[in-house]
Amino acid sequence: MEPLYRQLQQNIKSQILSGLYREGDLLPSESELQKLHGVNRSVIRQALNLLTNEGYIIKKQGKGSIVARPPRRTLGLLSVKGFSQNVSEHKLTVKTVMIDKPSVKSWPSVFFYNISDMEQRTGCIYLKRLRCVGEEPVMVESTYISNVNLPRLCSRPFVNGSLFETLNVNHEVEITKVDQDLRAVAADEEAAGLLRVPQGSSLLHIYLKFHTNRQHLFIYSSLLCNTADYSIGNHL
Amino acid sequence: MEPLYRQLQQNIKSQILSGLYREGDLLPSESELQKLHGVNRSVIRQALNLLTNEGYIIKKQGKGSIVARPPRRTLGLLSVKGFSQNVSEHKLTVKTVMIDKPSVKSWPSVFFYNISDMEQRTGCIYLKRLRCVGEEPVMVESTYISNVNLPRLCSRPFVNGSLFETLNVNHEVEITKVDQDLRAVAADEEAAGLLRVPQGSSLLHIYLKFHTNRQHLFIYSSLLCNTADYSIGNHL
DNA sequence: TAAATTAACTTAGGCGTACAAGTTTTTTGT
DNA sequence: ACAAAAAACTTGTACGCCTAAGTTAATTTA
Repeated sequence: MEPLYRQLQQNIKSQILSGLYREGDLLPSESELQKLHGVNRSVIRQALNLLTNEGYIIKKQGKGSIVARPPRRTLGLLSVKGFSQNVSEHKLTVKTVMIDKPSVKSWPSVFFYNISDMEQRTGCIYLKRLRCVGEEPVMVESTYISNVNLPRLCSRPFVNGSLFETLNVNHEVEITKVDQDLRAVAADEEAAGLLRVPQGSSLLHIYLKFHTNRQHLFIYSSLLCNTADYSIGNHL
Repeated sequence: MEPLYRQLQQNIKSQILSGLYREGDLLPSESELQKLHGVNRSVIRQALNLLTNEGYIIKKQGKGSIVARPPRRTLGLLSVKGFSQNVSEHKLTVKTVMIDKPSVKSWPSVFFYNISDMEQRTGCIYLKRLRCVGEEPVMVESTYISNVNLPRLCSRPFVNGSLFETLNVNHEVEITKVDQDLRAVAADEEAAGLLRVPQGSSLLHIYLKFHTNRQHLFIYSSLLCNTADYSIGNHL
């Protein structure tokens, strides 16, 4: 049995989503809700706090609880295309060096995205690549793929050298959405060696989570980019 | 004077950030904290709830409050929405300091995107802002807007403090597409001063070009981001 | 000595009261 | 009719108490 405050939260949320309360409307006051539902005001306040956290209402001291427009999703940054396709479109001579070939591994104990229980159980396929433009290394890419029904992904070479093309052609996997997370970091010893930059250089660090048409299949990538000569973008 | 529960929240957060409590440690129990601070347990619980929401602790019924590694908060992407709206959706306490108010200027002689002849002739509206989460500066944003039929943009305050909302509401300008360009750079003296980081720190540098429903109206932004505490992403 | 049980600890949920602080409505005075 | 003051409303903060539910430690029993 759900706690009262959660039942109340769902109840009010349903009323908002059904249009009973519209954006700009005031909800009944806390004391009105208390009388209405026959519960203590602390239960009311806890429910309203959750609705505030979710963005459904805005509480204003002295005024009331105002119905807000629920938060919307934002557009993605980098395109869903992988490195190979992006860079080839830019007419650059690109080379990929496989540092760690695809192999089945367990997930790292500390991972940059949350992993579901299902994914924990299946383990992942891991590979690590160094991307170069000409002879200049520009990116280290570590990729983890939920190991869900992907036979021979480890043993066969990639179609046109592209992981995404291989997933698409051989496994009917399609990317539906990508989560992105960007930061700037200082190059540690390993990254500095791979990218041939001084330790401590500024690198662009991108975490990606690709959602696919398969419910439990996600692709995670961590990209460390030397952007001195080649930045990362979505345009030509 | 800050409420007691917020003082307590900051107090415990400082203890975590300073290393007094490390990841995996148990905080003192709620009743211990109550005795320690001489306040009511509901104040304790409210403070701990905030720390839970921020990701600093994990509360476990019957066990205690476990110190977690604070997740890197994302500031919302580089969506077509601007910083104000993105961050407000994520319920972070955001503050914008106008370093250079909007004013008509000529384009810089060296610009990070190609400028059309038409734009060259009209000049641009330039403004520069420092974005803070709480009191922590996280981003310096320089914005250049093609000066095409935007009366009073320089003289009136922004609607809800948001440039994009102002353009939309007052000038019927809509964003149709965004070009993005990312790189990691070392903080120069000016950026280091504004963002309160050591010179040479790694900063995320993002160039944006927003296309609009007006043929000759583009909005260009250069963002310098300190991503130590708040990365840039498109998810919460 | 090990397992089971009990006690003591923890957080979770719910109840209640009181006053502070902000906003709106009503009343009063001119 | 309008402005000022007071009243009544709202949410915010803090206090207090109780039982439920989960975890750990201590005690008892076999």
